[in-house]
Amino acid sequence: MRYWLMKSEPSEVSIDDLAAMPDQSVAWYGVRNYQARNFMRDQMRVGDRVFFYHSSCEEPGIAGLAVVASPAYPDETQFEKEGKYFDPKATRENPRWFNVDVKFERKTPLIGIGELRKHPQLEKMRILQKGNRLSITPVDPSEWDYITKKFLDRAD
DNA sequence: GCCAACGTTGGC
DNA sequence: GCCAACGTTGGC
Repeated sequence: MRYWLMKSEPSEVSIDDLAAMPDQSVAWYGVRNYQARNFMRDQMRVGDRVFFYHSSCEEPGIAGLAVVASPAYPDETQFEKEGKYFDPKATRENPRWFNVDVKFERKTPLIGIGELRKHPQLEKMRILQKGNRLSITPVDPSEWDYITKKFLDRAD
């Protein structure tokens, strides 16, 4: 099992939005970066654990826990001609973009990026590196353990 | 709103 | 295949 951090803009889909979804689950549509796509398509497995991260907002940080709930399948939004995620080069026969489903587990107290930065144990996290823009990043098991124990007051 | 970092595009 | 130009991301 692997651990991941997935960024979402709360104005698009917040942790509360996820919790309110039917089945508390949502397709992680709209990823248009090859590295992030490859993580979903090639490495994610059902049951992998996810930090749900709020980005581009007033309080960026980890807002909840989630779980990978499906294998990767073609991202429907690449075929929606009027949508902002439309990709004219993608076809049903040869889709370019993939997504998994992500399912809500629990909210967490918001763990802000500033708080994460205070901990030398976490300094290697991709999310904290200068210039990092990747919306999906692997999380080291030791980092997952540290964060869940330190901030969530129990092993998760 | 600023701007550094980074990915993509396209002319050559 | 190089690389300048451009667009986007995302914290501040």
